[in-house]
Amino acid sequence: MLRAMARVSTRDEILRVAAEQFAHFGYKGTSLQDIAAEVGCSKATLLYHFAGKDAILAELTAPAARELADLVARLAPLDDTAVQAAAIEGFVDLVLRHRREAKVIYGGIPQFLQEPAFADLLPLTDALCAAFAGRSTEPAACIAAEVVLSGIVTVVIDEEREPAELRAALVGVARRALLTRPDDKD
Amino acid sequence: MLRAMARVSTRDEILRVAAEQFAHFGYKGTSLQDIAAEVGCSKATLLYHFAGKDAILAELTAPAARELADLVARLAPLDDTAVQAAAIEGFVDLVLRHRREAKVIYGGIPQFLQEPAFADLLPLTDALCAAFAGRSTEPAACIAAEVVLSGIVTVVIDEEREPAELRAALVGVARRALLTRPDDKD
DNA sequence: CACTTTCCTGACCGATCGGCCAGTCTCTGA
DNA sequence: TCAGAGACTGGCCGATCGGTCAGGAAAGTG
Repeated sequence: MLRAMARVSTRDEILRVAAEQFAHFGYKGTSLQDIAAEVGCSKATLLYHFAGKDAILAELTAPAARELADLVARLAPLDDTAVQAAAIEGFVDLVLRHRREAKVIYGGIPQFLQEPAFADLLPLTDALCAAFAGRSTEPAACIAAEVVLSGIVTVVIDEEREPAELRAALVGVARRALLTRPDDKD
Repeated sequence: MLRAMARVSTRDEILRVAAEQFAHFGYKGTSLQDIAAEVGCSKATLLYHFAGKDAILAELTAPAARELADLVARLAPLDDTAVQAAAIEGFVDLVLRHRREAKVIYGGIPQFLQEPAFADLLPLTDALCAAFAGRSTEPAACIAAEVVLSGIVTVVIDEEREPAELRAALVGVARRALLTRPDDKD
């Protein structure tokens, strides 16, 4: 589709298109032929630049996964009251920065867990979920955290509103949903 | 896996197993062989009972889709203030009744939309989303509704807590998240 | 000019996909 | 007893999957 205009490399184009397709149709639902057709190159070209389909996925999700690990690490030293607000804003920003990748990662977790490349992703989302819950172990708080976490990721992919508005709305709904003390004020 | 014990018919077993697999690995990620192996029958048996893989999916999701249509119809005559609470409780109950099917339907919407069997599903979820938002057209309210809607469906599939506790937690987080007036009290 | 490297491709491979069909069971009613 | 119906299966089909390979076009480099 896109002629190589000497600006964007074919490799980057493959990653961009693959992110779109994976987010839209799922990892299994996207074939190498589909990606190649959209990029405008041969299927063999994909496998020249990448070791395989899973390598595309791995390289695609690496930056977002790294930022997620950074966020979780940054959240760790905070106390139980401050961690929730920091987690919300940090995660919303992270997801807005990597809309497609987030959808791919979160939507495919049950299947990707078996692969060692994504084995370290589950404890990260667990830690983030705990931060959302304010480190509470109450079932209600945990469930609320899971709802917000998955809801944000699922919604953000096909929202075409401007990021600022989207960010404000997401942070708002997350704050409200995770409010365990009814007497807190903004 | 399950010998036909004259109690459950092979046909029902196929539907049950297919629901599990589709919810876990996705529609594309589940092959007829996978389902047949788990059921303990031949792949040809699946195609004896059903016209094709898509027919299994259609029959699988039909009851939940019908109940969703019923819920939306029941919500229609309510006024803007009552519709939100009714939508929350009605949808949580619906999803708890059809955990796997809900995940299959909601998770596969972008891909299923092209098929006519699921074409009438999008307006239903849109209507439900509007009900969640209290029929408000404000972006923040719409986004919050989407987050709650998708979050509930995504979470409920792999939660093994007892339904009563889960229901209370889900209704609670939904109420909080969709609260547009900050001075409302429970 | 020749030589190397980079980028890319068509042709091909084995495996698996969804689906089809002829035929084999078992059970039932006349 | 036997004909028919329902349930089920092995074997096969064409298409598509992810992946391999030998080689060509283009661009430096000496």
